[in-house]
Amino acid sequence: MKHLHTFALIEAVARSGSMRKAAEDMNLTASALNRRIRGFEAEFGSPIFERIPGGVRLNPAGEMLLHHYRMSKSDLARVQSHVADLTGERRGHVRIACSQALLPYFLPEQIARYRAAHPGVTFTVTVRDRAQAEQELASYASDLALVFEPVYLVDFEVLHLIPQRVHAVLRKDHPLAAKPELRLWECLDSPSVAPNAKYGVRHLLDFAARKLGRTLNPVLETESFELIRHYVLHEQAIGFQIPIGLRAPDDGSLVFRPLAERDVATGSLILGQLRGRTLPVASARFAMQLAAALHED
Amino acid sequence: MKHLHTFALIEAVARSGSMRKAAEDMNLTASALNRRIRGFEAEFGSPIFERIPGGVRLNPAGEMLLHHYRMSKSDLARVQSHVADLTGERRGHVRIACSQALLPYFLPEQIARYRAAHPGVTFTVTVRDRAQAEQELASYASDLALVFEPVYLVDFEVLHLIPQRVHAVLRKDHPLAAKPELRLWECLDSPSVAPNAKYGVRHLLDFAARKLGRTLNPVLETESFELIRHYVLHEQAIGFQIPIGLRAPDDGSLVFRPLAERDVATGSLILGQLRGRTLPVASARFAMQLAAALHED
DNA sequence: CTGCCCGTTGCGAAAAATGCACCGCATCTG
DNA sequence: CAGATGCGGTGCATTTTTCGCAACGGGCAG
Repeated sequence: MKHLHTFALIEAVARSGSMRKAAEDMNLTASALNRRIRGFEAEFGSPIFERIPGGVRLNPAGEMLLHHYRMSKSDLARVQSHVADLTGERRGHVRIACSQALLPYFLPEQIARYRAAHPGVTFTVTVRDRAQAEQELASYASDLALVFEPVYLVDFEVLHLIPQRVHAVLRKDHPLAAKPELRLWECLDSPSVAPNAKYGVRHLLDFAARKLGRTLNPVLETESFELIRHYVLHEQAIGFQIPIGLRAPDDGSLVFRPLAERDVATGSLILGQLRGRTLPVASARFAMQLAAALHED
Repeated sequence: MKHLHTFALIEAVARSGSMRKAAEDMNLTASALNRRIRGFEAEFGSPIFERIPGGVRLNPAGEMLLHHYRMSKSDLARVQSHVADLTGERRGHVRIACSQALLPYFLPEQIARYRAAHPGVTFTVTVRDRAQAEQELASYASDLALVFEPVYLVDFEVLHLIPQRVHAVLRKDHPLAAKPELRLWECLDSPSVAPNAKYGVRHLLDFAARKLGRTLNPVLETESFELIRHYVLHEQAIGFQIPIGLRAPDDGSLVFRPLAERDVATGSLILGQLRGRTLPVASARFAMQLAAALHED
């Protein structure tokens, strides 16, 4: 939308902290950009950037204005999506922030399914830890978030919730693989491979271990869930993940065992949006599909 | 704000139902306006006007778009007002829709008081009956509504409420003027002067009369509360109003007597806004002042 | 100091918006 | 029935706005 272009420029300047850099990003000369900003400030009645040596920075007025812009833009997108919906074919774009656990199986299947029914809809998937995911929503950068054990629930509206128990990921010849359910203390005695503290699985494990007066000392700590799954094939160690991101390989080389519920609390995988926001049609429908799919699992 | 000018044009076209008329209103030629509309429709991806013989009319897409514009514009005004507030002196504009009863004494006093403290704030007062007042809020044409006995309470958020009993307005030599409180049946036997059915006072009276199996048959039915007050000076009749719009004249020519509570239900004078909306600073502060003043009465 | 990068400004060129005249069409009118 | 009227829409010259280029002054690091 052309009439919001000045705001888009403002956002670019705010992001890069420099008019010249922003001008380059937006395919403009610095002089033109500068004049647009100054012109807007004059019209708006107050500066929105504070000029600091080495660049510019948003002042409080600018922060509020930028928030207005994001809200306004997102609402316009909603209207457009709604209109496209009632003119017949469904088009639109769905932006979703999610945990890594959804990447290998769940999300690709769901997106493919939705696109099979509505080829006009496109997707953006951003991988974020649970704290970042909520900020994505708050800044209108994503429509939906699908995260395990969100942190701050302010401004976060739960659309659907399913419980997920923490599972151990083991090589099939691991001594503990024989048991149908593992106790936490058993795991603490073996070498472990765990995600870092930003992730919900780790948070639940740390919390549970502290209750036992023990700590989790992983031999490998990483941000990559994929690395965890592959590493346990090479060393006799225990990985930890949630079942939605796990599927037994054909060769049976890996097995998954739940941790006893009385040791480690069951976590929640939560589908949510920004509180009070009305989503574009495509996003709302996709959220409904996700909720239904989660319900089946 | 310049970037919303196209929307303002769209609104003008929607209002007048004709591009040529709207062009005149907005100081443009019809051709320029036409191109802006068509250009916007192309960019938006869908027509927003339906072309009918003799002019144009908004289609559903246009309705939604216009609603977005009004919301967006009002939110920008809120941001601007907020910024002006934090830069020091308070400026802004308060738009209020109210019942006639507030016009003679209450509102002018309150506005003057507020302006004495904040000379930078200006006001628009629109007189609306109780149904129209809520539509004013819904279309973002007013920030606040102060009405007696609102009709539909959806999307209407009550900020403050005070009870108001219906009062009879009598000339001092009226036979009923001697009594401290009047019964409804006494009034029905005298000639009466009443507002029409759009007003809350009349609604309460009609409802009460029906309970008695009687009807109110006013000799003069009008939209003007002022006319009612002045007419009873000329004919020995009973007028009906609420006390906030009444003040005994110095010469004692008029007296006001409440109707018995067991005959006519006590109505509510309600200060409200559009549900969920965050008002500009000036409007929010003025609403607080109004609420406090109502509380004292 | 020198070089560098920053925001900012003057000025001519390019682009966008506007005004004017006019078209085709439907409706109203005598 | 024909002419007049008022509507949305379009081609073209003109005006207004915006942009790109070059240059200026000011902080800052080496």
